[in-house]
Amino acid sequence: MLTRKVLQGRKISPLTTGEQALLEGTISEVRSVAARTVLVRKGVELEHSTLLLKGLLSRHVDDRHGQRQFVSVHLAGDLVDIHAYPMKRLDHDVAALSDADVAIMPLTALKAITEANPELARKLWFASLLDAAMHRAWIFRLGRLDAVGRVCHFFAETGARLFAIGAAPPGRFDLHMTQVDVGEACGLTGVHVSRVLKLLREGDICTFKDGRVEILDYAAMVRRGQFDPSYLYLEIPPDVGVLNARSCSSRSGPGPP
Amino acid sequence: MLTRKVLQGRKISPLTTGEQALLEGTISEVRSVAARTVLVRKGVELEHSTLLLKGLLSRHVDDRHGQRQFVSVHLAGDLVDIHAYPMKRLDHDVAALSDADVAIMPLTALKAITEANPELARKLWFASLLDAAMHRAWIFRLGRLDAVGRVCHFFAETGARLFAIGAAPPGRFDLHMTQVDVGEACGLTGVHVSRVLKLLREGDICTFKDGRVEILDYAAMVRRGQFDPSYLYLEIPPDVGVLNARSCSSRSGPGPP
DNA sequence: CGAACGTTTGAGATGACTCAAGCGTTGTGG
DNA sequence: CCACAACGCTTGAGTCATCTCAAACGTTCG
Repeated sequence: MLTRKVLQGRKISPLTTGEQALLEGTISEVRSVAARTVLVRKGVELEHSTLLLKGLLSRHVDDRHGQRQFVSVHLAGDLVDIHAYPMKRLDHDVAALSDADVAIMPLTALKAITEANPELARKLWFASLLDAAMHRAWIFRLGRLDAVGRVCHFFAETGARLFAIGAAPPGRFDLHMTQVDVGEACGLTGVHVSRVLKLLREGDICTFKDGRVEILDYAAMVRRGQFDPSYLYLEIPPDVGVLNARSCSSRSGPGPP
Repeated sequence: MLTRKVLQGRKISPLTTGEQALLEGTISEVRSVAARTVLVRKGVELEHSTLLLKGLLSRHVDDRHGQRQFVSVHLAGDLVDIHAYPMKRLDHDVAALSDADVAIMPLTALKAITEANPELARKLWFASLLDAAMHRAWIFRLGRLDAVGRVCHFFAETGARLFAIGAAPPGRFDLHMTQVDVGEACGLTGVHVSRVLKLLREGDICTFKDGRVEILDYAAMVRRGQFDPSYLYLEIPPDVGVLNARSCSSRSGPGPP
């Protein structure tokens, strides 16, 4: 069932099997894309939305000098650009971070099933609101956390999401990103990400090697990144208690300190 | 007509008068609130959404030390927390920046009219997606612009939105915020905002005094803030040409430079 | 008149950036 | 099969943007 992971693990509105079938019925094509492929370019008119089946996708905006800022990272089960349906054009690019499988859902088909089924429409709306909630968490991350806090917050969020869809145990997950990618998510240079990771390694908080994150001290990571997962609406948030706790000085201040 | 400004000036989906009437019919109460009042507190279960009729509202998250990060600023005509309808709880606070009038829309009434009217539901969804698009612009602002760029981007965005709802001519608008508030929107300290405003003043780009923004050189402001209004889906974007252009060095780099 | 508030300015500290060099792995073509 | 290019990561040295702390000023308001 290709739509199995849609909204999986979230507190509200799991899709019924009927709704999954409806959504799955809109899929016109399943496509495999190679890492670093651009799937959607900003401003181009779209005729379909995308459901990510496998792999890692990013959404990012480019600044005038070609530097990228990620505005989100998508995992299996994410309706990557469901907002293409009401919006028609995206204000950002979508690209594959790893090799990925995506399902194509024509907007006409989406229109048909949502008009016939207000409850499903409400759930898709909900999914897009989860996206907005994550955006707000990213704003907080960039506006109020220092470099170490940003990386902790990003890893904690991503780990919790992977856990929710059953793609990883708590405290360990694959993230096929380079340090430069992490920098583009956290508003940092690749060089500085390297230094941050060194600090996290030496503080026995977490490691990041070959795209694999190992969280050694989840409590410290949560505190350092001021991570409060309530915005993810998870059914079962990963428990702080499952990993050994250890205190860690907190750090934050006005402005990206 | 209390709902007159909802989605006003946007490229897609103006509300029909019938839809305006439907939406207006959900309003159970109009309330005046004083500046600095908190309207909604994070995590509290809600039974209604809010439509802002007059004034300025902020949504913000607090960090552990009580410092605030704005995640958005709302103007007249904004459905401030329409996502309360599918989401039930907010992940942030809502507060009045100025004296304001708000209309209360019970979720039960919203549920009734959206279930009976898929097209209206789609437009409310669209409104929430505009919010998400602004969130992405804020992520870009915080992640990729320096202090001057952030303030320029924030002023340019807010000016364009006020222009869209007919609340201000291009290049001049009231913004009842203090410098500290601007800092909380832009991830800066109040002290540094003061210095940034001095630079903008001395560069003849814009002034900000007693909550009034005067844009002297819109082209410079747009360039400095790398502001591209397409994400706002405005029917008529404020024209760069209406104000005298002047070149201005651009500034951006990886990380919040 | 004094308190509160928002703003301005200065001086010094510091976090993150830039530039640069070097290292290890991987992949590729001669 | 080796050599070399490409890539990602690490580390160092020096710079710069923004922060913190502090003091002072003007307005507003009680």
